[in-house]
Amino acid sequence: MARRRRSPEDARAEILAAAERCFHREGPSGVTLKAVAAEVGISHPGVLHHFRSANLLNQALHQSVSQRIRQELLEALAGDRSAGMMHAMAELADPKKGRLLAWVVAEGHDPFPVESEAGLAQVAKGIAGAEGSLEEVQKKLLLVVLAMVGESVVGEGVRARVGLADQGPDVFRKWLLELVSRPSGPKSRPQRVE
Amino acid sequence: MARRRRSPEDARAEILAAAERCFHREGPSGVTLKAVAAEVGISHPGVLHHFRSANLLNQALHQSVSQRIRQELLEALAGDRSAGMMHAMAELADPKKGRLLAWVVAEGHDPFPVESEAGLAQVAKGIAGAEGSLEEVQKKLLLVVLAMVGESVVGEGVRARVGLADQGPDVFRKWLLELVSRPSGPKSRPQRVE
DNA sequence: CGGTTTACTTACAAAATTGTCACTAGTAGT
DNA sequence: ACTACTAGTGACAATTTTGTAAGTAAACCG
Repeated sequence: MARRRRSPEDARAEILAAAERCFHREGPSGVTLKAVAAEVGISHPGVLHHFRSANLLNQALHQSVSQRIRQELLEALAGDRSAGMMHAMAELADPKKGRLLAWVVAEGHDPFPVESEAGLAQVAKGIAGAEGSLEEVQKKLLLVVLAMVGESVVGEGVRARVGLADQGPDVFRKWLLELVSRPSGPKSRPQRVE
Repeated sequence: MARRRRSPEDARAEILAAAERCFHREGPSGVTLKAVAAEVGISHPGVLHHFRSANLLNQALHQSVSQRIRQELLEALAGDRSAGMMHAMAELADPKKGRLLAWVVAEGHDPFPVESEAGLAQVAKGIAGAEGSLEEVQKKLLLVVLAMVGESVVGEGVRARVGLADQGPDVFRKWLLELVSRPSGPKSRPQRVE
């Protein structure tokens, strides 16, 4: 009664979006066929019609989420590296994203699979063209990305526990940015660590 | 028939360990009363006898896992800061730990809750006593921890995607260690970023 | 308009998960 | 050895989740 008929693509997109809302509201166990269907406004076999099983829906969702996060990462990194970077980092360190990422990983899926875009490597090459050696830039890029992923997942807690609860996340990010944007340096003084 | 009787403490510990094994084998959805009970070698009401509900078992497990990870983090950080640090970082960046951490976070629990030990702050103070300013040390500590958490969660993928697939994780870690163990520096040259 | 396609529905069924209850059997203490 | 206590069992019940089958209706096309 009074049903709306979507194109398969629209339907899939709407369902995935609904599933994500379910996750944000109720956590992993809140993403059930019934709940997702209700969120879309259809019946649960309707969902099964577009994703053949609950499992495949999950996989599709994880893929979709991973892909979007990777894309946002790239867009953020592509922007101006001094002014826009702070904003980019802030976006990357978003706890909401962190929880989604955590879910994907917990579920055993890889958010950065081998088939994914070569964008990150491109960004590194782009930066390396202007400044320091490629490897140095790659490491710095890796560091920033890992730090922001870490922040998105356990950021607030660790910052507070380390004794930096009073200052917001921006202070740390600015410091990090300054740290990695200093000319390399280590190459001049080999200094063994191990 | 032929049942073993454990002390409540032992039983709880065994059950938690079994639940963790279930998680590593089958992921989040593999941690059910039935599966965990089978792993321990008891019946599922036996599990319910020690943890009043499936939900409380989960909470206890998340707490236990979080606490253990925090403790390992502290022990690793407490060790010698030049020789032991590499090993410490390697242990922290363990993907197995990352997946557990991811699970805790995905489930909506905080691995670094306010009630947790003040150990990290202590470590920072300890290091600061020997070297640079406290805030500088706190930031460096935060950076290393976040980076290692990031590595444990998405490390391999991102490293490969950034173009550093050929070199193992140790190279990056050594580089990072060298980076943060350099005398502060930024304080001398203010250099604004924003 | 009439017909084909297929998004979507209702009704039903199988299976898994959680939880309860009465009972059994280790083990410690006297 | 007897008793008290409680870890652990088996049998059941309630609910949830996933999945299927047959039918309904929305849209595109002649």
